[in-house]
Amino acid sequence: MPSKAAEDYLKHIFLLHQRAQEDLVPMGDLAESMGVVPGTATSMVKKLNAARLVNYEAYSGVKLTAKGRRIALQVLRRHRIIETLLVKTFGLDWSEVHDEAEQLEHTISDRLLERIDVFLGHPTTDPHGDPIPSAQGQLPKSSPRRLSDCSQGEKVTICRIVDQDQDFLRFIEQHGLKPGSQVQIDVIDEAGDSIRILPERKKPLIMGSHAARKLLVESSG
Amino acid sequence: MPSKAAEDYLKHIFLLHQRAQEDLVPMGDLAESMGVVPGTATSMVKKLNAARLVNYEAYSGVKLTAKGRRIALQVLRRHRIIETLLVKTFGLDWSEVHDEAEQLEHTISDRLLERIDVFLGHPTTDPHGDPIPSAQGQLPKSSPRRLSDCSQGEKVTICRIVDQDQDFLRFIEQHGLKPGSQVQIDVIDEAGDSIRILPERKKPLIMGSHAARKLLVESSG
DNA sequence: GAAAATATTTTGACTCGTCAAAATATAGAG
DNA sequence: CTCTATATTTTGACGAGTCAAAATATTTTC
Repeated sequence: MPSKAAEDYLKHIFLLHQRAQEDLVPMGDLAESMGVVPGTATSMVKKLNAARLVNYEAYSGVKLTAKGRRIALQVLRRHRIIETLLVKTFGLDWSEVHDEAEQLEHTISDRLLERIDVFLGHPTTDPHGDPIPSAQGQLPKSSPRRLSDCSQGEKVTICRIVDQDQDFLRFIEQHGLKPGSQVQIDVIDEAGDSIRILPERKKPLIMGSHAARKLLVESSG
Repeated sequence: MPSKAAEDYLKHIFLLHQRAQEDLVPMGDLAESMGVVPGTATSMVKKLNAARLVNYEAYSGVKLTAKGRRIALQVLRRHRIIETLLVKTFGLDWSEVHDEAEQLEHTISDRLLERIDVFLGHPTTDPHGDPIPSAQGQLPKSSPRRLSDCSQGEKVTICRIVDQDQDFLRFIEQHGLKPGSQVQIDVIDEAGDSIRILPERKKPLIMGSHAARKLLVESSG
């Protein structure tokens, strides 16, 4: 039974690995993601390594073992089901549920979680569009692209926001964007490092390419 | 901001005080209720005392300050609203939600709690029949008696089960009893220290007077 | 009212997760 | 290939909450 903190490290390692496509997650990235000082990450990872939840190579990085991955996916499942509950059932705003879910994901029992899952009708994605792993730890596959990789004129559907930063979420939301929103790529300004998009029935907006990397999209129709 | 543990101590002090009707709660009772060794309770209570959440007299006991009481009632509110949610909305059994709520009561934000309260339609009692303090910390008054204090032949309605012990709750439930159940006092056996009651449409059951003290009732009709 | 039983507090130690800062390893620039 | 910059690990410390066991206070019993 890993502690809450251990669960959290496993989850962060999983997500960083997924985002970066690198085999090993560097300690620095993990520490930053966890909001701790690097030394703290090292000492925790050494414990996880001793518990055979990760494979850790000093000075190169860390990756999950099969067992660690299983736990990470369970935590992710909790997190995303809880977020769905908070938004769908209790009407909280999808841009503000992350921190709450972060806490609850380590508190709710398996028994209750499955009841909530039933109550929600076995949702497959959370309010950010992120896929919910199954109870058996299967992660539905999808192949979205970054908004920043799209070409001018393309019409796409936003499917995920790959960032939990409050300010960014608020920015996105204030422009009426959410998973499912259709947008057209209006102008790509290479020199200005920005992209202009046209949401349906909303004002056009311009964002930097760095921000555009955080929006995952699929071709619409 | 008291820690989770501190909140828990305050809640236990409140409940013990309420049940025992004594001015001061003895350290031993508190330690037992919290499931810790007596020395642990002492050291925690000293911290609470320093934070002016309790008044602590060495070797005699502890009681809540106004501030401590306010927090205790908030925690109790959380606890009971959460229990109500788990039973009413997610269909968990009312005899098994206590431990889960015990965890969640320290995890859920005020914001979410109020949303849940609205979702549930501002309930005034939890599934055990315990009153839910208002958001302002007002505890609805009621004047129930103990089942053990009733007289033979009386017809009463169970309104509260004053005990969170798993086995006792299961025992009660297996006989089809819950808050709202009507029962008639069949036989009071002074010598045998037991009481025999007749639930509606159920088999009669016999319980010791000690158990009967844990059931609070009101005269029916 | 003294001795025995019980309750409470004190002391010292432990685990967990953390930080600050020193030590060390690796990567990059010239 | 060496020197500097950056990343990582080590070390020593801390606060929270706990326990075990010794010390002390209170209550009960005779």
